Amino acid sequence: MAGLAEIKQQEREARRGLILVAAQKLFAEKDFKSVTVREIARTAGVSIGTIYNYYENLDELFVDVFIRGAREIVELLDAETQGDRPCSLARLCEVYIAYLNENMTFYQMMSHFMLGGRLSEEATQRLNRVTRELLDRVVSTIEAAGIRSETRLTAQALFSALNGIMISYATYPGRSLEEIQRHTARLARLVANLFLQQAKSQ
Amino acid sequence: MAGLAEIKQQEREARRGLILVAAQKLFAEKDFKSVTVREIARTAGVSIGTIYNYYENLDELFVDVFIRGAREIVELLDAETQGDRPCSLARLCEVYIAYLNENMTFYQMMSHFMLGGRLSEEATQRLNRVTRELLDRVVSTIEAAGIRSETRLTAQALFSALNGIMISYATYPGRSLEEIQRHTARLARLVANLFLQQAKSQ
Amino acid sequence: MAGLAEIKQQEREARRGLILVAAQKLFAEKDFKSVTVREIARTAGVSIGTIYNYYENLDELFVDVFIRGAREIVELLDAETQGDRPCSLARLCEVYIAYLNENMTFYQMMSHFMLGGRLSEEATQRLNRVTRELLDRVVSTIEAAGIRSETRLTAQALFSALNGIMISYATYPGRSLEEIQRHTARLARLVANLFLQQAKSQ
Amino acid sequence: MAGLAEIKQQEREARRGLILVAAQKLFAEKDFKSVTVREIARTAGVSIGTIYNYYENLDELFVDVFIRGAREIVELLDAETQGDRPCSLARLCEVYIAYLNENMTFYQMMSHFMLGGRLSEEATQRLNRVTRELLDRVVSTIEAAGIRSETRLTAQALFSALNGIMISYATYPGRSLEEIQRHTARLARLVANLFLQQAKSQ
DNA sequence: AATGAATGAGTCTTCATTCAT
DNA sequence: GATGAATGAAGACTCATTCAT
Repeated sequence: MAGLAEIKQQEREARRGLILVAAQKLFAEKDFKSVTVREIARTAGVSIGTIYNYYENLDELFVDVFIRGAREIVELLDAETQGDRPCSLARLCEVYIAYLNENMTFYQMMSHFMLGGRLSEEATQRLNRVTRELLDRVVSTIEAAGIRSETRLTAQALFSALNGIMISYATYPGRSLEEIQRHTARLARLVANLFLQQAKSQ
Repeated sequence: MAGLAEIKQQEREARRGLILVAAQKLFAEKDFKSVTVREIARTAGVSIGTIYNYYENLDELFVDVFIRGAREIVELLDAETQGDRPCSLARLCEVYIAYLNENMTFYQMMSHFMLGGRLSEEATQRLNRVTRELLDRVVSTIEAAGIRSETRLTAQALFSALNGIMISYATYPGRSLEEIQRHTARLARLVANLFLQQAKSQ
Repeated sequence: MAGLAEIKQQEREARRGLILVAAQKLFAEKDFKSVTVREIARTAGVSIGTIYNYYENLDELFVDVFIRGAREIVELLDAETQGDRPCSLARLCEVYIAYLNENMTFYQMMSHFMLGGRLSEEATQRLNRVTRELLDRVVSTIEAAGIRSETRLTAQALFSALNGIMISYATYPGRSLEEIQRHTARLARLVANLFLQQAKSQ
Repeated sequence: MAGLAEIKQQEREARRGLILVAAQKLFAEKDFKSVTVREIARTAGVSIGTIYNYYENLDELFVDVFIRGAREIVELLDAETQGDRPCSLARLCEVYIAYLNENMTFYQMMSHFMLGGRLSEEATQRLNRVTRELLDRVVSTIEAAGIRSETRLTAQALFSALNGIMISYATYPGRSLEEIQRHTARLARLVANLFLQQAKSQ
């Protein structure tokens, strides 16, 4: 039987989720920098103050949005596994880049935090935890592809390379969204092949 | 004999350089986002208005700082060439990552523009020009390393991968600067080897 | 019993009024163009930000000041009515010109908006509404004076003529305030007679 | 034989005219407030400094543009005279309003000076002189129309009324330029008739 | 006399965060 | 716990005017 405290806790989680989803929705719609607290509050149907009841500051909320995105990617990758066989390395790259192309927020936030977003110790740890989770999938895929040595480092390199593709080419001026998607996908395939080559040579 | 116009032009270049250096200095010292026009003006020893005489807006100045950085990298790479043999692929990665580690501004600016800095057509073109120049060096190095097919795309992939390493790990929370430098360098070596492997297999 | 929402609304109105009065006071004291947000905020005893909580931008505040002025004129005119008989045409001109002479802001704002102050759709409509109200009084007076045809257009012509007197002679250089008041009043009487003549001839 | 001093003086006048025409051209093209010294200088093909050699400040230049406009109106009116008979009162109103509709600058400047443009004693006098010239034409027309008493004051009233029409209705929001022209012309006709009525009754 | 780069005070506006209710 | 109005520091940018060349 659930105690009162437990119910309260559930309510709290629910409301927190409301805010989170509203933020994610807004980030999906528009530029990262143009989303304001006021707007998030309005979209979530709560007051500004409430947001600060659940999040110490905006950056903490951003972390949650980021984490949620990372989870979605993890789930997308898990959905690709056949039994306990992870998806192919090529497929992983494809899925990851496709997600990033559809969720600009994701790497925009990476950039934001890199540009000096300050995080609480706790948020940093949650961030690390989910990143590790994501990286675990990359490691599995890499191993399944036949890479044996320095798998963690290699996974980090692959992860970096994919992020780098988006950072470097996702807002290439004068190119249509479709062209960008095609180009980033192409680069992702090239990168995937690079790592596969590595696997074969071992 | 230098005409008057020529002298004026030189003076103009000089003053523009003054502003540029001041901005670069400030960016090196502190966070990209916390640098203000007022501060740049004071550091350069000119008035705020003067900055706007030389640059339409701050982003145009940022582009110049960025370009200057890119030029420095190009020069560093050119200094590594032996006759007409470009430096090794490994060395290129090392030099590039080292420079980025010492000039956070550089990829902070990449991020800034990615997050929606608006540029004039002219600035965009200058930006593209220097990026192409940099990429040309990467292409040369890649070719010298023995890669034959899709060299431009491969160069882009390498360039992306190196940027991605910095974006993903340059501000890793809880790590010392030294640790970060070591780790990014290590990832860069791994990436370099990946591309070399590719070369051998052709 | 007043609900909480109602009280809140009243408070809001009150504060908005505070800002409005402060602005009006400043406009009365000094030149329209030299009034700043900072000053209005200080005079109203609120922060700058608060002003922007109540008004989207300064021009919207200006509209409110303008509207308040128009209302005052309407009230002055209504106070002149005897039962349901509007005041005489001559009296209307006299009252209007006298008010304008004491509230330079009023036609300075007309000019400001004419010189390109940008207004929201909503503000434009409020502006139109109060102008129509004012014009309605003019129409009534004109009709009471015996003018039968094209009363609305005639009212507009009278309204224009009175405004024109102020625009053309209210800041006539080298004349004392008193001289200006006498002269504009004289012109207003002449204009009034013109319209009365018109009435008689019908 | 023209002395050197005289030639110099002519050159000076010519250059001053160049600046004047450039300013007038710009004012005709765009909003009064958005014209800058830099732009005038560029359009006139002279330097900013040169403008200040010919005009103490911008407002003095504006006065000249204004005067030039007033002269054009005077010439238009004079062109309408038959022998020594001035044009009809109705025609005067029509011509004046038409000119104002095509030269927004003209009454925008009236407003500008009214909003506190500071003028030198000399500029004020030149301004008065040309205004008097313009008013003289109005007086003539009024007299020719049969008005005998207080002709100067009546002319001022007519002048004011026409200005007022433009001030009040020239930027009426939500109306096309054509509609505005039609409406102001209509009001001008009404005003003209008012004054004619007055003439007849004398 | 002509030049035009330098000046800088002063402008409006933004928006994350606080805190009294 | 929820609210949302108040806060105000901080930002980029403008542009008439000056003055050394």
